Amino acid sequence: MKIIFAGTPQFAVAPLQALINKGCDIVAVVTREDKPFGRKGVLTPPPVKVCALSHGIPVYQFKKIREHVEELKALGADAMFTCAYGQLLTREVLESFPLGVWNAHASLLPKHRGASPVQSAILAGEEVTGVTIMKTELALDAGDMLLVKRCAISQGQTCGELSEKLSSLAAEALCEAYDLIAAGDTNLLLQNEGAATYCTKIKKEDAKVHFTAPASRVCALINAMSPSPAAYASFKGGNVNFYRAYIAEGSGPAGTVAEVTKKGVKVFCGEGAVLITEAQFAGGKRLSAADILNGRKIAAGDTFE
RNA sequence: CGCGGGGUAGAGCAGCCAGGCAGCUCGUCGGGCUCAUAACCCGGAGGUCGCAGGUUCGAAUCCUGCCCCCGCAA
Repeated sequence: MKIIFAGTPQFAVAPLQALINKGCDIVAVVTREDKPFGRKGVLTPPPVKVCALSHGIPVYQFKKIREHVEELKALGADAMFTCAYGQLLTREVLESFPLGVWNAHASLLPKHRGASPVQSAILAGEEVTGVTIMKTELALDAGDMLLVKRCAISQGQTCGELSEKLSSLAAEALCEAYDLIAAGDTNLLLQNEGAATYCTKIKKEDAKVHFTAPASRVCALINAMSPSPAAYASFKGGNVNFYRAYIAEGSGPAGTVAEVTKKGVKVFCGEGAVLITEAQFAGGKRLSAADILNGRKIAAGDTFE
């Protein structure tokens, strides 16, 4: 079975690598265009492109994939596998492959359909999430499901860490899916439309911490936004980014620092408190709780807004 | 030339504005106390103050150029 792999960010690299290692016949990789990145605006290729090129696989970077249907068809693939590709597909694209288009989505569908499923699952306070392989339909992440792999979300686990885990799960899942599809053994399960939830792309503004919210919510926000775009709060005229938090005991005025120890910075919330264990000040590097304590960056009684 | 913060002992920082002995917390090493400890007490080691030049009797500090790191914005 010949396939095309479409994906863009780091999350899609492990899946691509796994399919390559498995010996799948990948005739082409489709990914987004290089984008300027960082302070200097250096044009940077997507991680998937780098991986594909290092294995000598032809790479296509369509500005709009729907305008390149003929090129896709000409590649002669039986199916297309997508994983965090970043563009919506049209009917013409879906109909370009005899065995269809299959997507790996980082949630337990029908929950958390959309652009930021991993963040969304942590934000929602889920204890379990996973990866779903589904046949792509025109509606967003609504296709019938081929297989699911689950994974627990632990206390204090950040989006970055969870993404890594889900990325390797997606790799396993796509490999299994490859075999099933090649064998024509595709028993699909319909999604329960009534239970569907959606998430949108995350903006920096969404990552602002409001300590007046309950501790569980503050904690989920901090971990969900870590490492990017990073939850933040205003502090002494500047902003501070937070990268990891746990629920803590205690109550007091929301936004006020209860204590600073080598274990973390304890901040009161609207309800309960959170223990923040990693933070970064504007212009500085990311610091552990012990370093924050040593440098006396934050003291008991300080307030965040 | 998008805006801004920063580079001082292994780590995190203060000192710079207003030039005059290199300082704080942690770690580390040695000793002591303790049933015991991430606790406490005593002592020690560890610095081209990012690089280069300039001003000065004297520069971490003031001036000029360069390198590197980071936050925001894209």
